[in-house]
Amino acid sequence: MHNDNNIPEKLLKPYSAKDTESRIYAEWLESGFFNPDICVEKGVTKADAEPFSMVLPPPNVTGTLHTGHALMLVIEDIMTRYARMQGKRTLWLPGTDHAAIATQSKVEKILEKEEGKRKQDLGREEFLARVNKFAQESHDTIVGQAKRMGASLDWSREAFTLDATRNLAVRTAFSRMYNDGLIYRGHRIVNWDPKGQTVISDDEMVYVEEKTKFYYLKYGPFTIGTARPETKFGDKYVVMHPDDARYANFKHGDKLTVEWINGPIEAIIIKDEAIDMEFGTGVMTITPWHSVVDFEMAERHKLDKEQIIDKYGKLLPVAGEFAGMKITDARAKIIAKLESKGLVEKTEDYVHNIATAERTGATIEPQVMNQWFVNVNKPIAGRGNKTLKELMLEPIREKQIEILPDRFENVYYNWVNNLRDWCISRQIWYGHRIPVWYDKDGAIHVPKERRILLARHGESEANKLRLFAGGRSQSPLTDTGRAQAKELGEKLKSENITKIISSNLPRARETAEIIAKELGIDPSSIEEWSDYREYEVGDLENTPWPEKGIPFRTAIASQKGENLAQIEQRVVSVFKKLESVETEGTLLMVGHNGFNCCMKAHIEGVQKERFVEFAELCTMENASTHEFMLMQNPTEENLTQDEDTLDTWFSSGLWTFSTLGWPQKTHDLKMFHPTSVLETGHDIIFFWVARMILMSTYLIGEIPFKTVYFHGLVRDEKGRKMSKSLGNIVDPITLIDKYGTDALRMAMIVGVGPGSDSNLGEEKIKAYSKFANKLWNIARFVMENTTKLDTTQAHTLDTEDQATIDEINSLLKEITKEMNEYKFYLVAEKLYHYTWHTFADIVIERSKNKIASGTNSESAQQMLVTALPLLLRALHPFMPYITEELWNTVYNDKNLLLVEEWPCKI
RNA sequence: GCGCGAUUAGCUCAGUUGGUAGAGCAAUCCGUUUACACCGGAAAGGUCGCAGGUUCGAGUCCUGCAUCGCGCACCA
Repeated sequence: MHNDNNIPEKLLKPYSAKDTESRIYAEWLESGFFNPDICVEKGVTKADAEPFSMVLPPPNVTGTLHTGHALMLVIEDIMTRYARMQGKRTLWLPGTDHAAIATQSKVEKILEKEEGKRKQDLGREEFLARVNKFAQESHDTIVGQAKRMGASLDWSREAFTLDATRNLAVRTAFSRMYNDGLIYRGHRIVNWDPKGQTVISDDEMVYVEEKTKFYYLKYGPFTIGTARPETKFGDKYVVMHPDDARYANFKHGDKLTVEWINGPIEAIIIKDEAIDMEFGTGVMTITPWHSVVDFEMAERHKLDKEQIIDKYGKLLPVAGEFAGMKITDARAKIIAKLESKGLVEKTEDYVHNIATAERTGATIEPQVMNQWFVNVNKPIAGRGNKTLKELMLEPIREKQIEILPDRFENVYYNWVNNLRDWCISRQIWYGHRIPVWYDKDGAIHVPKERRILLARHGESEANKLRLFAGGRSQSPLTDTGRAQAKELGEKLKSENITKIISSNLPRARETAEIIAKELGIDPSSIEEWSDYREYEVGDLENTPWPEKGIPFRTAIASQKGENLAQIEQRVVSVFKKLESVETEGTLLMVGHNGFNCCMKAHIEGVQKERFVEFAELCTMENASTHEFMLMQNPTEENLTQDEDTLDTWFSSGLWTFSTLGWPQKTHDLKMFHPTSVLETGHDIIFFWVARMILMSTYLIGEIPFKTVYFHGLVRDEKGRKMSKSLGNIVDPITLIDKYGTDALRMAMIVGVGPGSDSNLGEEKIKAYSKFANKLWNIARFVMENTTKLDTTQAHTLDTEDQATIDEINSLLKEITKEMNEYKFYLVAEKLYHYTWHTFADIVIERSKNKIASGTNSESAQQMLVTALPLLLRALHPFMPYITEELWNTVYNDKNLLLVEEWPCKI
């Protein structure tokens, strides 16, 4: 009996998120509107619209998404949908992070648990295959979860920190930094993780409080204090402050013999201002191999350094009778021996912080090792003699990058100012192998950048007659074509071309020869590559071009020649071959329009499914060129590559531009970099944010993003950190199953400002699932009560209804301003409150009387049909599923709400 | 040790440039059953951590203190 007004059946039932969400997400994907190019192609975004771009902080492929990820996806999706509705050319770019150490140790644990094996039992190759399989599974889970959150990510541009494109970026970055002297290899003190058997960076350590003993030991005429007697075997330098009156008799460089753990030793007096006169006795001996501070002192005074502890935490032969013992076992025995020799003066209880590895929990043992470092203090000629440190500080100080909330600026400055050289080599298998090769003399070889020009042949007979000329056509050049080739040759004289490769088809070959003659290159040196020929068109060969559209599209659609997969395979093999071509200067490749476009698409990272659209946009004229580059690994004989891999943050640091195709000069890079916003957790400000600023300012002279928005930690409903041991971890997908994505999104965003932690309880989510239903019923009420309204004519609003519309418009103005200030938490709350407690409780109630009585009935109805779409549009970024579903139900002839206009322009 | 943040109703938190304290949940009372019981209405509930200061006026600005939390550094 409800349904006498043609109200859709589904609207009569309560809102069911479950039945709606997957269907709506599929519709969004189908539309292609997550991809900004398709938005332009289909005319929902203007080609000259202002770009908005953001990269997704790539989740680690170590498992599944947690509530922190969910919050990140919610905030970023709100930003993205808002930008898209404002008509911006909007790109939100997805990806995942290989998270080298984290992922490898996870797989190691599984291997240990399930098969009782260590990675060495499998070998590098087999082990990496296991890691890749694990990473792939994690990736699939993560992508599935992100989709359920409603994330409007452009999946066609998805990236991985360890894929081929990103590897090119890593090798390019490494080589440029190496050639600028910013990356060096050296024996320096590093943080060694004895359990993980790898070096880690300063930021991958956590300090843990430890209760231990502090020993006062007799060392000749001195008493020295130490908490680590097991490092003291080789200690022959005794250090004091130059101003310490107590030790004024001793001069720097004095030598004296003292009785020590394993007999007498010649000690040397060193005076250094790093000594704290107040601490202990004001005298210490130093162990440069196993202490950062001691190492620095030893460097200042050019002292000897000796290793005492090996990679596994065992004592070396220098320890005499203690050699081979684990340091943890040795300590008590060493003290016992010192006591028996009467060298222990006293022992105190002592509390201090010890450095542990974040991933493995092992106590860090500083070691001097030959590792790779990024020098943060070296002036860079190409960057105005600024150091990397200065490059990192400048954009923040000069407000080119805005940080929200701004209190994190100080945290950032503090960290950069204390920054030491960044150790980037890791002794693990999973990751980007360090792109360095050693010859038998130990000399270092790094990849070289090779510049390549793609050219298209001059006009051919077939071109002139507008006929298909594919991979078998022998169609020769026309006179015009020869003239074009000659002209191109002239133009290329300034390009330092030293080698030419040509397709094996006559029109390309002839073009190449004409160019060679112009450039003074021996035509017989031209290499012919048959797999660089034009794509095959089957029996379309020599038939006329289609009336409309491009020949490539028709050829692929005809399925008579090569398919996209075959073409892509050929593109990949050409690139593979290019990697071993040797020449000093620029390499010229003379080929064909269609295949060159596919080469360009490959360079730009376009998926083969979109090669055709890409080719349409990027058609090459006869005798035109396109530049790109590739990195060539060294080809000398008998080279061995460095065994180590790079710190995962090295590749993450390139993320804003490696995802856009850098080092190629891609269309995406020009359009979308610097990115508009970086939204991430404040816990990775140093790991990631700082390193992106470093890499971007150094490598491309551009900031990576204009605004940084930090979100806080998601805690449980009682404000406790979620942890396995507390058993209070909630899975966002479980919550979605129960309450719907929109409810979860609202619960996560309302009241959660930048930088502050938030509590997520089920009650809150439940409340917003009720709100979803309320919105559902509002739409139903509006539909049911306005079906008789003649929408072909405008109805005048009475004062009251006009006031309602004015009120909504002023609310929209207010929230638009707040959206632009990133105050999403306020906007969500205001929309919620207005919709429920003003619009539903007051406005709709009032309209009931008017509609029932017939007095000003049309005004009330007009007001309702005006107000509803305004609210749906404004709520869309926050509750995308239900608003889209209602939009489609009520306005089924229109665009998806996804690409509708934001209801307020200011 | 240095720095940062928090402290507002029973709970969780808003409070934008200083102008009579606000929401959700919980608890209380009443109502309604054709937009919605995943509902409506009403009332209740706070010396805004403490102490000073600036101001006509301070939750908001300044100083100090307390408690909780976080980050950085670390001395053998």
